Amino acid sequence: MTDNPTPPTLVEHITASFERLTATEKRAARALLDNYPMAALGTAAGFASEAGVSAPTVLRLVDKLGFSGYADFQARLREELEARLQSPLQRSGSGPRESESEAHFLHRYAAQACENVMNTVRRLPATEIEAVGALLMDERRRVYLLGGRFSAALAKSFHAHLHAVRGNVQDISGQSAAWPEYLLDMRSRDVLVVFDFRRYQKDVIGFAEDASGRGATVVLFTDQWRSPAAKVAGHVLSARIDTHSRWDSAVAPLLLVEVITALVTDHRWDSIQARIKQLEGLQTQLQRHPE
Amino acid sequence: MTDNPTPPTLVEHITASFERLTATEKRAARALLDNYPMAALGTAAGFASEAGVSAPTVLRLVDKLGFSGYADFQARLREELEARLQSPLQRSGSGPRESESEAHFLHRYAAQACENVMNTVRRLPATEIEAVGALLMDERRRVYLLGGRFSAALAKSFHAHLHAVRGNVQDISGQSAAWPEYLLDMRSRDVLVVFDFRRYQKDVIGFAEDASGRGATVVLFTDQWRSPAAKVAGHVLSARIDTHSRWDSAVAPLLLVEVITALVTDHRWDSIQARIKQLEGLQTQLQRHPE
DNA sequence: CGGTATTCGTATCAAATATTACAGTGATTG
DNA sequence: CAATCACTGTAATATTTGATACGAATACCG
Repeated sequence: MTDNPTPPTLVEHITASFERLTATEKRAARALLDNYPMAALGTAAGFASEAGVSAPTVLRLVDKLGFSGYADFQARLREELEARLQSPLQRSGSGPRESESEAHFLHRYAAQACENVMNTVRRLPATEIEAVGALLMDERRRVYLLGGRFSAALAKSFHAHLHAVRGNVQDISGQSAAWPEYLLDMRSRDVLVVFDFRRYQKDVIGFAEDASGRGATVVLFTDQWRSPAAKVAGHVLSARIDTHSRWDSAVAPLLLVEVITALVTDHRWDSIQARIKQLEGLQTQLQRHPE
Repeated sequence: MTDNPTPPTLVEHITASFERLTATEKRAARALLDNYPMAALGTAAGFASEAGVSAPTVLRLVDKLGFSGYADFQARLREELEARLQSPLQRSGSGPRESESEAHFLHRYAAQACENVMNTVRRLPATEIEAVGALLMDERRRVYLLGGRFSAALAKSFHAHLHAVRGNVQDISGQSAAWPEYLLDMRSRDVLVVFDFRRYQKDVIGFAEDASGRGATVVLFTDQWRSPAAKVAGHVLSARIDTHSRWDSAVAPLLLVEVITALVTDHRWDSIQARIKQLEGLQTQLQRHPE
């Protein structure tokens, strides 16, 4: 064993050695990381079956990690667990030496995303979220969803969930040829949810303007710099999209979508429950896997 | 075993039964309470010697507590430990005396999402992300994206970005009728990216298995409980999806998608730049609004 | 003071578990 | 296309561990 001055945690050690592992060993390692450290506190065979591998694979894994046996491995596991339980909850898992610039891209990205989320919700009036939620709960209003080239995925996610809890929801992203028809059908009670982020798409903005002109209520998801469509929007939900990458992040926008979905779902859950049960019944092929 | 409406914790159970114990049994019980639950996570003999009693005493203790054996006792112990490990990562960071229950749903949801993100990236070997990135950079490999009912939005987002930086990317979500054809075309260099989350979809899993059988490399995005498709996946990226809502959160999974997108994009940026410029040129009619 | 009952540890046994050997399988390379 | 190599599960083995019977020790009661 190497005697580092600051011994790495087991999680770090595993992730560091990860590439040296074989495919099946990785599966076992991942199972452990996924529910650490519980997965390995029982017997090796139990751990193995839970990970979907054989016991010897688990044994080979702990051997590769440098332990002299499964017992040794578990001892180390419990040792760390004890330390973690005693100090209430500080840096659970990762060390303090994690210098900002040294951290892997993955971690920097994640930190940035969390900042985006926090900055987004902090600046967002709760009443705005609730107002949009209330709007979408109203089944008398037809709901149209529209996203741009990249934000169409957000519209799609929103549509999948909204459609599960209420009717009269349509995702019209992309089908710009059919837009005029939708426009014709639009009544003043209806709601158009628009996703428009940096590099704001002219056609999307134009459609929002037209819909607004016909009396529809426009709900706009955009970034902190605000799409021009904000001018005709009844509600604007702006989210942070900063990244260390060349693309913008949709994490914070997605969070807003999910929150509103949750609000709409949880409110009047009783009347929705039946619909979902029924819907799940129709999807018997989506069953959970037996064991 | 016991089906109490409000199951008492083990600690409560022990203190309640404390008086019924004999002197040395009490010594063992105290040892456990003193550093709970670590003391009993090892072998019964280890626990005994640590408590200064003999192994049979420990066995008699767990018997008196109503367990059917030491294994049963440990199972319960781990069960509680798991619950305890999952919760205590809350009030980390933000609001002063912002009471947990008082905070608006929006903020609670955001905090949970950030936890999900952090817990996801912490447990994810950086090499795994990079391996997937490397796979997708290889333009000789055709890439197929497949998501389920709700996760199709992730596939769509991934597709939009991947397709912007390379060719031979197809999103085949939903079009299950056409799957056999795609299967026929699949070569052993090809990559199938599967999104499969809780309520794992049988048809998606089946397709992943078939693709794997035909030699394709399967990359699986799933949750911490892992889709059965993990068995045939060459790479598994599991993300946390916990929420305070009735739906699962796709925030952490989206983050992983974005990180990989960033890696693929940033790597070999030069060769990609031309493609993007060209692509943007073709979309001049969709472009930025004057203002 | 003697007898009895409870308690506790030692020794033993049986069951569960880790470990190792081995062979089948698939992938890789020449 | 053959041959080799690496990988992984099955099965056999060795070891550990939980469980139990028994006897020594102590406290308690008559």
